Amino acid sequence: MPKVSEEHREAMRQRILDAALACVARKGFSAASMADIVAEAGLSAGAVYLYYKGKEQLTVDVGRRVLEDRLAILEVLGRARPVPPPSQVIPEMMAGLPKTQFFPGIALQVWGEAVHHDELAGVARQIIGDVTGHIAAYLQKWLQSTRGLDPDAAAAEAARLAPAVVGLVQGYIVQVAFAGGDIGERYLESARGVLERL
Amino acid sequence: MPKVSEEHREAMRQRILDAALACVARKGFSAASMADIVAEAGLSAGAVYLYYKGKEQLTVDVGRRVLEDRLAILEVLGRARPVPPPSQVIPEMMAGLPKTQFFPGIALQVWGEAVHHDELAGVARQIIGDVTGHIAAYLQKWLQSTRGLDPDAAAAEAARLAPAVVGLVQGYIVQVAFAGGDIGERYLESARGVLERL
DNA sequence: GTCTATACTGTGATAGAC
DNA sequence: GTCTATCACAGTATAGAC
Repeated sequence: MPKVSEEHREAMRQRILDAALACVARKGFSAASMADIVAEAGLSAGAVYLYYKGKEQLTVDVGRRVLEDRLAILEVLGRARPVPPPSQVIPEMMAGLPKTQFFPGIALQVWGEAVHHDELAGVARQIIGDVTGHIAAYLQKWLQSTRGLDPDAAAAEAARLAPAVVGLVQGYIVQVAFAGGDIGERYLESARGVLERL
Repeated sequence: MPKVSEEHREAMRQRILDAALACVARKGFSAASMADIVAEAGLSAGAVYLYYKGKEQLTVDVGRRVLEDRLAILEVLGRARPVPPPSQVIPEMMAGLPKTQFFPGIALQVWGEAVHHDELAGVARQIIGDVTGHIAAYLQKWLQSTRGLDPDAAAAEAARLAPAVVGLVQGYIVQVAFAGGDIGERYLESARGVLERL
């Protein structure tokens, strides 16, 4: 088994994917041409096709990566003891979002693309489900520790609240993408206001 | 002044815009070709250019219309007396959204397009601001009537809470677009859970 | 004055010759 | 691995039919 070749292959795919991500972030999915990507990657036209079958595959991988990156910030949840309240941990999580590459404009673009792209839509559905599940798990812990609910009751209440909490995060993404700048802090403060009553 | 011509002109623009909306909803902004739109409208290529200067102008108009349609549902707010609580009126408003044409997938696509389209981004910003303002005005009324806050205090609190409430609605749009079906009711119930503590 | 049919021009993705 | 030709198709303009 040709080891070098395999590593090289993976490295090249990464490099191409990075380039594609940058181009899409700058110009959008359809306006980003293979020529742009190729130039950004510092390769020549034909080379790309050795590693990616075509633009379609590249599109899906870019979308998948953007969406999956969102999962990374979920680590914040449930780390600290005692379990911190949602009004602290959720805004913290949102504040961490824009730090990741090219966020949040690109996430909106991926959503838009996914609407008419079945494979991406599947990925989006799955990620949203994952995020909701993680948030629900955190909420359950919090409800148990601060309200003394028994596990079942806490789980039920957590499952009820989780989708809206995720929605709050999605709203943040939308608003930051357009209003930018000062809205970020205003929104976080607003989210705190809503969450601290939970 | 040729009256017929003017009416005709407006009717044709509507017809073309409807066709474009349908095509965009089906295939997305970039995949919807002028040929598609022309066919959907039952016209021939050249005719369109008598009414729309080009695809760019059509794109902007489609986006503007989709986003402006969102304003219509704000009527629910402030209709009833006594002022109903957010946990009732906000979900009611969200439930009304999917009834409007092609919603919500197309809204997501417009957002995605607007990210790299300055004029559309401006429209999006403005609509979000409008919606936030209306929600804040409603919240102020509600806070005054149920908490006996003085107008200034109520206005401040309303302004603080409004962005997150709008975010809740945007989250609904995202989740319904992908998960579809049953998520709608679950989300509304979830939003009620969050809002009823306000 | 409106619309149809069709032709023009640029650009993009891709494949195949170096 | 690169460079360049090909081929399809998009947006647009125009020439004439009703």
